[in-house]
Amino acid sequence: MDLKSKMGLITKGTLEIISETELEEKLQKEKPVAYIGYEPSGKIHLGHAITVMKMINLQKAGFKIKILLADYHAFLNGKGKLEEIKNVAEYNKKCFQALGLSSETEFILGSSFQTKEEYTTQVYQLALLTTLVRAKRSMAQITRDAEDHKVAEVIYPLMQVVDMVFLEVDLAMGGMEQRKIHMLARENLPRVGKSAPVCLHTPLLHGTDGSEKMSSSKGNFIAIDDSPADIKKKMKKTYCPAGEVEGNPVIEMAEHFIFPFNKKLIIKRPEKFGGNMELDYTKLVDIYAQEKLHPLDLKNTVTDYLIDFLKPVREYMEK
RNA sequence: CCCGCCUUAGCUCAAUUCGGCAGAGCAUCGGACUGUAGAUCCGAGGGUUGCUGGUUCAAGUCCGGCAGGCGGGACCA
Repeated sequence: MDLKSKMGLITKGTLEIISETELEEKLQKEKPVAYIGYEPSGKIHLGHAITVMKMINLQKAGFKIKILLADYHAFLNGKGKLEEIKNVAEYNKKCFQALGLSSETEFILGSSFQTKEEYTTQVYQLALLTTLVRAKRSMAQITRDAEDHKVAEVIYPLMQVVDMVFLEVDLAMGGMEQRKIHMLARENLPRVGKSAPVCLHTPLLHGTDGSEKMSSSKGNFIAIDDSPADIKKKMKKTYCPAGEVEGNPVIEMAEHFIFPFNKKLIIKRPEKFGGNMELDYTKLVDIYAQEKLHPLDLKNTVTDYLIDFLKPVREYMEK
């Protein structure tokens, strides 16, 4: 694969890359490393899936993929007992594999290295040059609790920065909520004599309730191993205002989970409402904004595609 | 370590001076209305009142102990 098509594969569907020229340099390396960290979570949902699919593309573009199962981070974020979190991490690993990451993907449990002396020393070094305000600000979209702040909250981003050093990362990936921590890494790693990774951010998927972010704690998600019946039920309840494209979760689902695999979306619609249609993405957005496509027809169609898209995942999980 | 205040539904808070069946708003769920959802209207579920011991016919309410939160004080060679 040449550089240009690699860049195309990586750029598609990402909101920002910091920076593209640095990324091109990294692509010259033999086997550059891309990493993403996930706090183990009771359910892996479509929001996670967007980033996993991006990782698969990076894999195709020649990156070695490291997935951090960030058990200590989840622990520091008040998600429960460490032992329980580790169990969830095992389940999550299977979910990520089910989404299609190749067998070369490396899964690393945070606690397997995050208590080493060299690690801790680096966390302390960063602690010395990071202000409280900056550390807290970087956690604004990540922390579980908006009040009742614990010291854990400011340790979290520092550890994440040191993770990049220990995992020898060339590229750090995440949703846009990771941006501030990533910028902290880019600013501070050079100050302790380490090189900072390229940062790549994907858009956040809105929740089924229309809120800013799909997240397991808010119950506004569709899990990758939900049954077809559950998917239908959840899609029925999903926020979907007519004519509104911006922040519309159903449109976003089509964008991220249908169009990357299908040139055209086939809308099945009763004759009395105008009959079937074939649309590409720009056409869909256009026609929906003009209210020439009813939300229910869109929903029904996207639901069917989604069930189909998640079928292999479901089957893998049942094994 | 000491002192004071606080802890009631998932969340924010009520609960007559002085003990008498624990309520509301938001959220959730369900119906109505829309060819979806939302909004709106109607309805429902939801509680070991932080834990524990006591006083009393009767304790969210009074007394003791413990835990957690908040604020202050003290310590600072």
